[in-house]
Amino acid sequence: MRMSDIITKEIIKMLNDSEANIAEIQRNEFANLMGCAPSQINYVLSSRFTPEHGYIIESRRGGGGYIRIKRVVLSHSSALMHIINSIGEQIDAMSTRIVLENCLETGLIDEKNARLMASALSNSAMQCVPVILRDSLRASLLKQMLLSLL
Amino acid sequence: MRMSDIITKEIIKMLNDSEANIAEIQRNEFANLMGCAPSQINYVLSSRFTPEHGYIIESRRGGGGYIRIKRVVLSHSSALMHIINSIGEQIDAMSTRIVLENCLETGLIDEKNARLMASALSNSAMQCVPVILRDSLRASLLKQMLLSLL
DNA sequence: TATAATTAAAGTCAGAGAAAGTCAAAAAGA
DNA sequence: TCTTTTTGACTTTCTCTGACTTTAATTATA
Repeated sequence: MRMSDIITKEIIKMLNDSEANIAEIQRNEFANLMGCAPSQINYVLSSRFTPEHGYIIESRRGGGGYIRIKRVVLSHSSALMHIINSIGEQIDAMSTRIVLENCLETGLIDEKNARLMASALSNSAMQCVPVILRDSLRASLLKQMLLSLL
Repeated sequence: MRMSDIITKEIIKMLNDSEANIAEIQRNEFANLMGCAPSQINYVLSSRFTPEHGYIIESRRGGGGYIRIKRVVLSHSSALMHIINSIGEQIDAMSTRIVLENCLETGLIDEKNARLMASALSNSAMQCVPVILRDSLRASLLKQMLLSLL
């Protein structure tokens, strides 16, 4: 079995053992335990514990630093995933509004969140970005934000 | 736990115990109590009790000297406006994290919103935008989103 | 009393050390 | 071949300390 897979399994075991679906490690110590280079931990995290996979990573450098891996628990998420998957590489302002209204109606987000997201997705917030990039950016932002709700 | 975090907690405890949101210490005595070098107190104050974090520091040297830490309590919207105004034309990912953490600590946003905003402000959500534009975009998005909370 | 010396604080800063992040190149698999 | 994995050298961020500086109060002295 590959090192990456061993590390992945170990992290998932830690997550399963945790009440709160959180695994906290110290990179060097953990790498040592696993018998690999510290940077391989980064590789595993960035290839298998991404937001798309349903994980959130937090970390801190310096003395007493750490890496925290959170597993997102899916609940009303299949509807969200459906919406996320239906968003392509680009989306215009009009369609964005429809998506948000839809999420609002189905109770996936509340009004406050809708307003927050709409403000980030507005053309006025993207004024510094060339027009030609905006629909791609909007799609990316919208998907990332919806993912964070999972 | 890091020494800095222990000291931070102790100061916050003193602030909470105080009616007037003021904690007054004598540096050497306090450092001795905490078991650290006196200059570490300065480090903690300058890294975690800055005006950006919502604190004001006063001090006096010489015999009978002291350090006074005041916690500033602002109304919701004026605190938000203050933060929005403090954000320039550009902001990097690191400073963004501090702003969000600060908003979270002071109860201006909840964890869900913080995650939502963080996901939109992450470099990964901006991958389609040239690196050189990202800090401007981030500043613009952050300000728009905070404005939507007013 | 006015000034000088002493003592008692807090402030500054650079450097060492601890930890995570990045990236390109080599190695291994498919 | 082409993609994924693995590594290690280098970078960045954060923490902690100690030597030195500055300021204020107190005490001694002219």
